[in-house]
Amino acid sequence: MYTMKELTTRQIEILDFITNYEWRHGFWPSIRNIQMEFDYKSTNAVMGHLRALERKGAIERIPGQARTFRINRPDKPQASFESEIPENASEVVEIPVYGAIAAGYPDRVESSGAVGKLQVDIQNAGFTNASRKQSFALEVRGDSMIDAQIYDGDRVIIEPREARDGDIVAALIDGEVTLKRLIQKAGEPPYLKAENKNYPDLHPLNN
Amino acid sequence: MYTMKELTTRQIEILDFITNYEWRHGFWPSIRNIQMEFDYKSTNAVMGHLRALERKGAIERIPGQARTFRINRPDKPQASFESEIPENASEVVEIPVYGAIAAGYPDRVESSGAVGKLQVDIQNAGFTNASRKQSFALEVRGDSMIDAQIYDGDRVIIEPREARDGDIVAALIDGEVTLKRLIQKAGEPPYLKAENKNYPDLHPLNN
DNA sequence: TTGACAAATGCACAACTGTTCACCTATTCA
DNA sequence: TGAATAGGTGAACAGTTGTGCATTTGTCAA
Repeated sequence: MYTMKELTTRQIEILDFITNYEWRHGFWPSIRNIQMEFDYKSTNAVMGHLRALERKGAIERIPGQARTFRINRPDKPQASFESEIPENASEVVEIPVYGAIAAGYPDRVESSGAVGKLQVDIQNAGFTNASRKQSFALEVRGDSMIDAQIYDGDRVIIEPREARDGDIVAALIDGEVTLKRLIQKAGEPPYLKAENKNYPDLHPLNN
Repeated sequence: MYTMKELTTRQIEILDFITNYEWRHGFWPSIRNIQMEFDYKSTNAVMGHLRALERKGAIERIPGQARTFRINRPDKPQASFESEIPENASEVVEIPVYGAIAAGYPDRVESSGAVGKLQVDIQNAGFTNASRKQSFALEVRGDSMIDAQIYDGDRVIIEPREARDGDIVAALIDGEVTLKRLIQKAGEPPYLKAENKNYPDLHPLNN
């Protein structure tokens, strides 16, 4: 339900089509793709709506680059999970509630004419927001992070970006993905610290 | 683990970058994006690899259109679930095993230099294949399809496309998504049939 | 009325981007 | 030895695509 109340009806239609197109095709539409869908005689009709959507924060784009959209959904972000996030987990946060990503469920269905012909938009389903373009869920195995209140079986959100000192990072060690805290002091080689007194720290031997 | 054995090392690297780029940015890379990543002096180096990947079925593209990729992963498709698919469900199939879509898990981690800086590729996770560009999971509520061996709580795969006579379709009725069988005989108005003797058929009043 | 804004037309331009042609170097294999 | 294939360079071309400018229409509120 796109009740983003700042948007006009036409802007919602455009936004719907974009997300729907991306889901159906696997890539974003060009402006002329949108133009054809709405039978516009000018690409500028689309441009106006895209500018409005961008101004209102509904979408983001890379200027000059083709088919590069980004959809901002203020609907159901991690707001409802905030209370569960431990303070000391910066890069990786605990999300016990996130079992909602289990099965995709549509929350918007767009009838397109005849009975039985429906296109269901998955964009708003919880796991889609979580998996794409930002972070993804990962189930924790082992107890090496128990001192950071992250326990076996917990699901964490991994956010891919440059890690800084003190961050909890997903590290690839001996072919397995494990969670460690990154210690990176200036002038010293970085190493990985296990948040469990029974586990040793990991210092890299080679680079 | 891209053990697609027909592919060369370089082709796997290209394929990895493409999927990784799409995941990080939300849209596909242009050929020159790929060129820059591998420090090619010519876009043709990329073209050759893309042609090879396309010839080997690893990717699909729309000729002439920008940033329009499609990745084919022969890794873990619905092969392992085949035995569970009932014969008489055409558009919608039962997938009790598909709880695997519950949490995303990475099966490929690409180290990019420094310790602690990792980019994890989610593309191969089960639910990604299921959710994007083809079908998505939906949990069944109600018992209106029990005569088609689809029960409450089952998860089904919805495949968006034109529905034909006899297909089981996801229908939007009174704001709710329900599963019905579409009956569409030539010369007669189509209607929806519930696969449960206790439920009435639905005939559309208006168009 | 006037101003602001959504919506749309029409046209042209320039950048982005896929693609092609010619040519080169290795390696593998019969 | 010769052919096939993977991998790459260099330059140029053409279609795709985003974008800007000028103009029009309609609605709504001050």
